[in-house]
Amino acid sequence: MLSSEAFSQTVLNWFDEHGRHDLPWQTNKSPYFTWVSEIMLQQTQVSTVIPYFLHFTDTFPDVHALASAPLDQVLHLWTGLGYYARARNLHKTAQIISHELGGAFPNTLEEMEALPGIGRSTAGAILSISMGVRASILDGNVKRVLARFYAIDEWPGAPKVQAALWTYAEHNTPTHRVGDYTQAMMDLGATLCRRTKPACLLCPIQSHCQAYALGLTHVLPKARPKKHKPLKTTIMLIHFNEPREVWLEKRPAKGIWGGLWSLPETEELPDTVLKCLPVIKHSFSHYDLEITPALVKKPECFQVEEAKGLWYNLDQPQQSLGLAAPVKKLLASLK
DNA sequence: AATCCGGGGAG
DNA sequence: CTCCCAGGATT
Repeated sequence: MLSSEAFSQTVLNWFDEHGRHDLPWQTNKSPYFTWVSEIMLQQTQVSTVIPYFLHFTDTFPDVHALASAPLDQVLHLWTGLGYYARARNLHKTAQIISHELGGAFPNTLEEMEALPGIGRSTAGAILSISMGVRASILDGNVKRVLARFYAIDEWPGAPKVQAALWTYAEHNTPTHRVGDYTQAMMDLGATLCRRTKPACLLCPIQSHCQAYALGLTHVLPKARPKKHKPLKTTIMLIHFNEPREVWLEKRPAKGIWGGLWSLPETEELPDTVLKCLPVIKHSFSHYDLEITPALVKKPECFQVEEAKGLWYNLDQPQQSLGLAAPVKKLLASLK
């Protein structure tokens, strides 16, 4: 069994030689840049995040710029990234930091975790990477590395297992170079200890890896127990005005596509439908959605109230709006 | 078609 | 506590 010191030192040595050192958020490891990148990386792969991160930090170079921006603009820059609650919480937290904390991020785990959208792992990442505070992370990469290293034979998402993994994660976290160690563990999981086809022959801790010793690397970590996925249907109404603009409405702040702009929806086809466009299939982790886009002549099936919506110019959208992914695709296809 | 992912919020 | 929610990418 590797001591915690040997574990972290081995991983750090590997990181110096083979880790990623040129990611856009590594050029300026400020709490702000680190925070924005960690939130974006929560559900999303590095390669997807990079262009969003560059555009986002270019538009909002610091926490004050983000705090004073309209939420619609923040959601606009998030369009396509998914999990829009992340963008809403990012905006909320920016306002707390800008208005209540004098522009400075907190430097303890407790205070950091109290901010909207920042949980234990993200707090640990920001503290260790941008401030050198000894704190641990347990993201998907680290969970996979530890589940294999200790040959944990249960789904890592189960609360009991998760608690054990946190104990291992904290045990191995070093007292020096903690930011590099955080990055190193993420890199190890992302580049070598991949979900499929792990590159065990290149792994610095292979000789102490339980899963490798037992020939279980392809089985661990155990998959989440699967659930039945229902199919839901909806009809999205497309209504043009005279200059050929489309009527959009803002969705409620909570729930699916919260705060984003979308087409009015209905359960049944109204009489005023001119024609239906091909069905759009959209898949979520917990249900499948079939959208029937319907062109309507007159908006008898919904209210055109200026306060609730807006007319969207397909050729030159004048506003910065967040759009639900299938709506964005649909609008583009209407041009 | 199946799998993955951090955190918030409701029960 | 435990469950449920949420979107796109990858395989």
